[in-house]
Amino acid sequence: MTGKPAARILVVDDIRPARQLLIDAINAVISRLGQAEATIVEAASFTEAMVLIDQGFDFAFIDLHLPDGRGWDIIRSLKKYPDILVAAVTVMDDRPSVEATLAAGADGYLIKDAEPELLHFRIERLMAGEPSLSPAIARMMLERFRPFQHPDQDPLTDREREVLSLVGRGLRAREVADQLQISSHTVRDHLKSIYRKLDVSSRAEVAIEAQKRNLT
Amino acid sequence: MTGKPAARILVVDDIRPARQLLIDAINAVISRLGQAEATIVEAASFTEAMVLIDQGFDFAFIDLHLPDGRGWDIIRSLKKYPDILVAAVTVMDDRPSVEATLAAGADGYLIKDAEPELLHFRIERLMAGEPSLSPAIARMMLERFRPFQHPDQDPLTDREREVLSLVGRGLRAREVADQLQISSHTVRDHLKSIYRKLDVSSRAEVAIEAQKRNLT
DNA sequence: GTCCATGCCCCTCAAATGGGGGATGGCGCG
DNA sequence: CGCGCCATCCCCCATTTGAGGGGCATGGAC
Repeated sequence: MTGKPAARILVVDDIRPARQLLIDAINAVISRLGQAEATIVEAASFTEAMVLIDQGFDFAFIDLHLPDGRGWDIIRSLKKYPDILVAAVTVMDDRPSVEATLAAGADGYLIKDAEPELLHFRIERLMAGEPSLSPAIARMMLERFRPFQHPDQDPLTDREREVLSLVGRGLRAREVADQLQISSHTVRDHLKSIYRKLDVSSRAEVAIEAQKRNLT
Repeated sequence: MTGKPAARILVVDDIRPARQLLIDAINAVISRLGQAEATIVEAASFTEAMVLIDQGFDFAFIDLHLPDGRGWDIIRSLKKYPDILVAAVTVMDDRPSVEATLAAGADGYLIKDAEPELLHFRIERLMAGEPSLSPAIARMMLERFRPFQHPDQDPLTDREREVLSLVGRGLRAREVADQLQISSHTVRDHLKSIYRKLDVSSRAEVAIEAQKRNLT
């Protein structure tokens, strides 16, 4: 049965067997979903991929580690078409790689798992139109939403955190003072402690720290 | 077969049928996973839930909209035990609710779907130990990682964006001037334009805007 | 051509800020 | 009981910043 028109799918990986593995997985998912035949286009390098950008793909699976370029640059280029769903496929799970990839607009981040079933599952979710992150990556994302919390090692006092939060919203000393019902001198004293403890020396840097700690 | 020891599960919802629906769904998942019997504890209000916090639960499903309190405060309290997995269960999908819930430490955000299968599925993922977000919520999260991009409607000039980026890193006027090889006066002129266009009036606010735009 | 936005430069002035100092109470801990 | 930490308040001073003013060259839009 043909549920949908044939999908155009781009697969980028410089390692031939890895590429084949991905393609097999995609085909398995397609047959499981009972979709029409899909057109799978392969690219074995960054440059090969970049010339294919404008071919009107519906899905793309991009290996991040390519010898001649960075996978997330491909993702960014592909995502100028908003309707395409793009997933990174990689062994890398370090935070910088993940953040760069998601910033590039990826809809999925698939860890190359030992068990193909897990990969199949994630591919299936993506092709069903859902964002699809491997659990470890999803956990990493969730952390970004949680307020910074290492009370054990956080040198700031409660009051200082309070001040940090307000200054981090863009309030000036006077306004913070009004908000907390204390003197503006005191606010600036707390600020001084914060500067010293966080090793910064300007409002802008404080605002950045506040963001990092999700003290919005 | 008993895969694991009996799990302790907390279910909070003020509407009786909704609670029952959730419990049925959880039971369905448990039997599907072939786990041991689970102990499900119900709470019909915020206050009821709060007295149960320390009972050593393994999972919790919390309705966000309670007459006598906010669900995410329950979540925050529960998450002082790091091993518990907590999901919000709600019809609300507005950004503030989502952000507050994730900031409180939720591991899941389940939209009360019309189709029970979808809810079952999300519950199953959570009980398998994975973060579990309804697709619409996951999409919302992903957006937060993408750089601000409305170049068409972004009033800032290239130069201003450049200045915004550097000031957003915490540099002061003089340092930005050195970096860009222009006068510090000029930097402050650009800053003035930025203030006007973005409707802000301090370094801290500029830093915040820079973060929003991911001009890191 | 005029007009206007942009990028660049300069000046001034009041307010805010960053970096010192010192001082008072309260609170916990050895 | 001191001692340290915290929170609060105060003063001083150099620098930075926010907010005005004015000018000039360029390059595209009209």
